Amino acid sequence: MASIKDVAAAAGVSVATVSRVLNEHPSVSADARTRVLAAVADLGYRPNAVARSLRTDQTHTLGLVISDVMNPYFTELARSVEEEARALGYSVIIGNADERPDLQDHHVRNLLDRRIDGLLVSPTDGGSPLMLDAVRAGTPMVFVDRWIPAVDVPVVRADGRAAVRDLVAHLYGLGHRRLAIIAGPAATTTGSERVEAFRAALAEYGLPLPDAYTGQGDFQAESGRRVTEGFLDLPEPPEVVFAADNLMALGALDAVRARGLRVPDDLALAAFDDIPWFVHTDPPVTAIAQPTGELGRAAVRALVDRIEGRTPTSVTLPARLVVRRSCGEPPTPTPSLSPVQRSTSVQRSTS
Amino acid sequence: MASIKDVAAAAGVSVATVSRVLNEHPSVSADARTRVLAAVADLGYRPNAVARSLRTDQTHTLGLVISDVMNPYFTELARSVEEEARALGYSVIIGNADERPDLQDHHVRNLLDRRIDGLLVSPTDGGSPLMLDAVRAGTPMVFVDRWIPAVDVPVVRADGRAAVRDLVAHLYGLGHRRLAIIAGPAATTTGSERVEAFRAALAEYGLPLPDAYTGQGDFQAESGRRVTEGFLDLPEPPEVVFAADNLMALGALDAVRARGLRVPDDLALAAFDDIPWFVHTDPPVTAIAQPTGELGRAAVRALVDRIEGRTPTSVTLPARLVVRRSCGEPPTPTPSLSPVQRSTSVQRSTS
DNA sequence: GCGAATCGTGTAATCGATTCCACGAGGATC
DNA sequence: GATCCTCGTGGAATCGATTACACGATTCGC
Repeated sequence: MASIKDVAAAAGVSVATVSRVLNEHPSVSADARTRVLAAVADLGYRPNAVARSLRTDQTHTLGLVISDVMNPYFTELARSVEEEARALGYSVIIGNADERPDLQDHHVRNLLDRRIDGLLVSPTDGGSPLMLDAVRAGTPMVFVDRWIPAVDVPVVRADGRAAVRDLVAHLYGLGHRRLAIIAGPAATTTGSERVEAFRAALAEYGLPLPDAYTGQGDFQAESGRRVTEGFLDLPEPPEVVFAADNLMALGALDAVRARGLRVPDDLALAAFDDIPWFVHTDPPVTAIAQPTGELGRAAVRALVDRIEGRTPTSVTLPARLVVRRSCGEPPTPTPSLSPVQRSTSVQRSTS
Repeated sequence: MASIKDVAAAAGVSVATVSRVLNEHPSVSADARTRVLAAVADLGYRPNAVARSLRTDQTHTLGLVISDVMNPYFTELARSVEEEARALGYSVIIGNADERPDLQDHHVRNLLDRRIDGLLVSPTDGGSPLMLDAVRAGTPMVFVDRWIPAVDVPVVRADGRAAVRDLVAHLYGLGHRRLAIIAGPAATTTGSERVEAFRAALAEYGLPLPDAYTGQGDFQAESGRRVTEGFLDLPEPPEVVFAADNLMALGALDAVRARGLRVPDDLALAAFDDIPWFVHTDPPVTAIAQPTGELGRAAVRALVDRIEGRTPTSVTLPARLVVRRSCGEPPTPTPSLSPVQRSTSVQRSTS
């Protein structure tokens, strides 16, 4: 593979001049420039990004460590992150932690070794020494979706509290009183926050959230199945299950179906995180939708701000409830009362 | 960030010795080794992968350029690729082409500039000059899922012909005679192959595949919707639609639902690529399942074989039909005739 | 017409590693 | 006791870029 020396030789100039042409440095004669450009085209020369990075100490690369690529929510997040990064002239290397702290550390270490310019993390746990060291060492970092409390790093996330309140109102309105939740790992902010928001919303209606109705999941489908089976085995099973992410909702659907039961007749279901498939499940699933694309883009902008010396800011965007049929038949909307008039944060799905 | 010089200074040895310790070169005294290791731990030193790559001319990184990350099939592929690569000591940088040749080229160029050790590609088109040049220049490359004919690169893929034949047999058995297909882009091998396999299987039953029943899609949901609407507008619409990938099947489902029609009563549906959500759609979708994880792992092994000087081999694995309810009620299986006895390649879904 | 400013260019240092080569100390061989 | 290995080590070249600095050639001002 041709190097800058070959180009210099072919153009009859020094490597410095070639470098200047490539970096659009002003002081190069038109003559030299055309000769260099010709040589570049001729040899099919492409600058070695590795050498360039070593010299300039920047890789124009962002690391993205997410909890689980197979989760459609994170897939979409990753996609929007890559798009925005590309628009700003950066590449992205994705590390999939699979909800495992050790894997998360593996990827963080790997990315740090590669001298990425900045790190976007959706932490799987409360923060390993490695990650805390990286922050302390001044690695540009931004948390997205989940974060680690007491660490001074900008956070880009959605606030689901209002939407959870809307959800509980919706459930209460349908007559449900025994509501259960499949929570995520308590070590994650999204894991504990969603339970808290749910509990607080229930309290507004004077409803309790007994321990028996708080199942411990891990954001993976299998745990949703397991917890739901536990609920169904209870002497008095809940009437509704609220899954704290879409994969656990899938697991719950599996569990209900495996017993030959029906959603929502035997057990109603709602989920955090909306995905295209929820429109087509049987029944369509009522879910809380995050502005995923916006989150990814805002996170990249915050990180690049930090990298390029500007001051990054945390961003919190609202999530919103999307009502479908998995919690019971919604009242048919009357023409005189459009969804918009009912509530600004509740959207009735058109499906 | 500490460099090898700092470690050398702290340990009172030369950088050469530090490097030897780090690379487990035998000729280092026990004394020097312990001093170096102590200095490394002390400074929290981590070798700079950029500098190492420049010197050794290897990055221990694989590039993976796929057509569409948002497609669950490719997400799973990417995940298995990363897992196997990690097991073999490589990292993976994913480039999402979004079914766009220009984006594909962008990523290939970017990965080449970064001097990745090898490239795994699922080509979006028939092969850009850039890609052909890369092959000619000797870049280790392996095609996965899709490939480019007449290019001498190992291919790892699934052969769906037998499964498509099983599907047509299944459809014919249910009484369907007017079968249509939503094809992928003709420029992709999977786009044209699946149509051909379908046409050939139909021919075995004396059924035609009229042009009006061959819709041109692009592997994205929107095209599935559009094509399906076209089918439904026909004077004599088909009885079944076979979508060449899961996203177009989702689009088809959308289109049917938007008209207030039912699957399979008004229009039956089958898809290439099985995904977990198909179990829970309304109705569950009959699909052809690829051994996705195996494909990803085999592709990585082939590529690493090539990189490390061994001879890589192409791999073709069989796909299999998974019958669900989207094509009509399947005959209830009789105890005396288990799925295994019926056909080795047809699996009756347990859902 | 002479000193100063400007412009284009090349030389060489540098980034952080790996690795070839040379060298000195010590042990084995005769 | 001289010679030859072996072993551990350091010096220095190298990978492919960027960039500070120096230098010669023009051009400008007065």
